[in-house]
Amino acid sequence: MNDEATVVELNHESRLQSEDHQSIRLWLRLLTCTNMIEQRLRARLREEFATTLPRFDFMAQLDRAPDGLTMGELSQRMMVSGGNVSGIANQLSGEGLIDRSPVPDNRRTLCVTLTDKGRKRFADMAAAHERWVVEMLGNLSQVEHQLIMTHLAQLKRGVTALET
Amino acid sequence: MNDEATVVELNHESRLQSEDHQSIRLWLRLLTCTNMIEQRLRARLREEFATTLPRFDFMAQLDRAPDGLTMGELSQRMMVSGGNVSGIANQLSGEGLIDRSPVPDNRRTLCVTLTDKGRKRFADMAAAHERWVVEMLGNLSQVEHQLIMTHLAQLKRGVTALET
DNA sequence: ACAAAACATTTTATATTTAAAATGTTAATA
DNA sequence: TATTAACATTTTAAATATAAAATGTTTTGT
Repeated sequence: MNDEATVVELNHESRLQSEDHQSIRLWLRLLTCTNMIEQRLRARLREEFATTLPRFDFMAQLDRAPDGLTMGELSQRMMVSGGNVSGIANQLSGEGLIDRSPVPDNRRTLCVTLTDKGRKRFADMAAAHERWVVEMLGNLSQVEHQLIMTHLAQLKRGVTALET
Repeated sequence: MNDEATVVELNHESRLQSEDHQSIRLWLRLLTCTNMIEQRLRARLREEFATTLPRFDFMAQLDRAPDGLTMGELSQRMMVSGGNVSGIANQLSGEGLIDRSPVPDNRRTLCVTLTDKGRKRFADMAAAHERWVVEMLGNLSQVEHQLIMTHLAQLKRGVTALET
């Protein structure tokens, strides 16, 4: 329902015009960038490894923590609810990619680790994943990378600083 | 399962260490920032307006397009699947917030518009939404805003430029 | 020691999301 | 004009997500 002359930006930012507030613009651009990258990664993971982004993320967190993580730690790091983590853990456990073992000190917690099979499986995916991300972001220079990192760090600080 | 000395960054970036590639770091920081903001907005919309982010986004796209949008246009702009848009449209239509009317030229397409009720409802939410975003991003200076916008624009170009 | 609070996780119910198949419509072309 | 391809949307099935309740464990305060 656009007339021909309209410049169509087919994403979130299309909602905006010049009078709108700068912060909203920034937020929508951030959202657009993230969504674009996320969708490409999701599609590739499905096509080439028949898996999903949440499952990849789950395994990535474990790969970075050789001593394992509790369910709660996984939930926090993945930024999703506890129930969500439980469900994904059930799947991966059923496929023999992770182990869940009790902790001596605290019978409330479970320690989740990658199995050998899981670690091998993840290694393949991680290499491809890194190639894809570099493909998407690699056109930025070292300096630009650093600048954006710094700016996003400050942005993050501002958001984190707010209560609740 | 972290020992005491470990610095715990409770988000996606915790997966990384210094040897990892810069592009991955940038991607994960982007993802973390977006998720943090998204979760806050989602919680606020639920608490104060008993609605969801996708529903807000749907209405926001329509508010910016007084002549209405087709389902496909909504899908593209919201960056979600067609089936998703159908579901949200059913809800909003059931609540009398949008209209779906056939288009004379093309019986395949539907033109979706906000009802008066929908437009009023959205106006309230949009004002609050803008306050929340400014609260989160407003600590950045004008100059920083502009810098990040520019950098993200270039990042976006790089991603868009890829085939598929 | 006991009650109450905090904690870690799972379960439940519901909503969202996606990809892919199905349906119906229009355009292209041979 | 048939036939095929492209298009717009909805439906379906499976996965993912959330909030809130339930369960069991540990800590705290009295």
